[in-house]
Amino acid sequence: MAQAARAGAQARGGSPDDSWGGVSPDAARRLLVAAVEAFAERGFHATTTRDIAGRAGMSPAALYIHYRTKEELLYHISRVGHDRSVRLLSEAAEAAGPYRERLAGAVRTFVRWHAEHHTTARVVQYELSALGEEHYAEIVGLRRRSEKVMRDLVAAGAEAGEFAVDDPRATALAVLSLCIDVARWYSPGRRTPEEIGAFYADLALRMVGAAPR
Amino acid sequence: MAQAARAGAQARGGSPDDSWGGVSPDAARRLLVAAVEAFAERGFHATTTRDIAGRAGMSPAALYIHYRTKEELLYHISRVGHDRSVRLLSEAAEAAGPYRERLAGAVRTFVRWHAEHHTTARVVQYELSALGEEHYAEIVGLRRRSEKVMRDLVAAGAEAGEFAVDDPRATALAVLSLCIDVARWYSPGRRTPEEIGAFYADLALRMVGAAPR
DNA sequence: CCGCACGCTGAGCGCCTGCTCAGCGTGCGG
DNA sequence: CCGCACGCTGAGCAGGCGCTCAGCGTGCGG
Repeated sequence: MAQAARAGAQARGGSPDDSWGGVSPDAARRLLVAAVEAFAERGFHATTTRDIAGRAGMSPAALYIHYRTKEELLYHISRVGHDRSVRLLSEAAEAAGPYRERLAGAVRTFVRWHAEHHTTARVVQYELSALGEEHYAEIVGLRRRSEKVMRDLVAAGAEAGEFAVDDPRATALAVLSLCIDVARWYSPGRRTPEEIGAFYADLALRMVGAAPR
Repeated sequence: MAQAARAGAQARGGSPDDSWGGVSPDAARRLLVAAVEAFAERGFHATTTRDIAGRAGMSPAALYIHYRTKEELLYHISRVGHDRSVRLLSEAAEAAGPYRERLAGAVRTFVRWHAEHHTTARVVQYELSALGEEHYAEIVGLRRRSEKVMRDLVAAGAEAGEFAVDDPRATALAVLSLCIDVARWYSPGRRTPEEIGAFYADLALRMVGAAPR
């Protein structure tokens, strides 16, 4: 199959993703980082525990000292990733200032995170369905929270007369959808996460009818 | 795992997708439809040949009379799906009339297809990386064609003074990204594909700075 | 200097996967 | 009415999967 060549280039070209610095012990962190890379490249079901352990420089059995199952590894990644992205979105949305600035800030931050941590984000956004029943339900809950944050922001801006939208709920979903899809197509080079974030903030303002003219 | 319950509900609630009517013989078509449903629900790697054959009401061995491998089944789906969506997009983009109407028409048609055939679209858009090397390269080519269609349309509208965009290439990518992501979140109910298409056409016009005020 | 606790490995179990093949049934040309 | 051709099945193979476990090495408290 073709993944090896395609994904290998991307992995070595991409960043090692520094967002797992706090995880200890060292071996557990190395396994987590290896799993993020492997899941992002091949997907959860196409990744073997031998592959994860190999990338972390360990034997397959070592994985089970730190995590009970392969699915638990995915759950950890999803959990931490969602926590982080929801928190970034909420903090930006609840900042002081006019709604158009809050929306621009929220989109810029959210998009920048999806570009900078695109390997993690890809796992978080697209491997969700491989989670077990209970873990899936929990993660969907977090996901709904970020939808609510965006929905409330757009609705508040509309009520305040800053935004001109017919359907705040659908508009909010579309803005979020646009941001999330960054994780699917982004790869380093061409433009920086910061630039894409700024560009998307402008697009979001246009979508809610609040673009500076 | 949780897929069975989640996906089962969706499969039986959703449409059986009529876009494969032309495929014959009958058994080959049933297998194709079964594969689309299974891949959309669980993903390519989590789907077994026994599952596909079972859904089509046949024994596992029957699959290999009509298709050489499981991957070839995915290739057929991707090929036909991409052909169809690229053609829909091109025809709408190359219609007569002002660019703003062409863009609106293209987005409406493209989004409607992604919603109506969301099972097929999900496979087409998100299972791509499971293809073999050569098939992957071919499909990526089709994909680039749809990117070019949208890019040319946005650039032409900008040059004609109908659109106000800073970066036509990035704007076109964002519009396409927004449309494609419909396949990820759409499920029947709430709003019809037609309604979502019309709403997204309006969003696209706003994104290129050509919204009616 | 001993011995225990802990992180880790090599070997491997049981299961399930994609895929194969000899043979069976059915329907159609002669 | 025969016989061949073709679509399909039941049984099953080789290999790879997630996961386990007895035992090895190393470093630290006593």
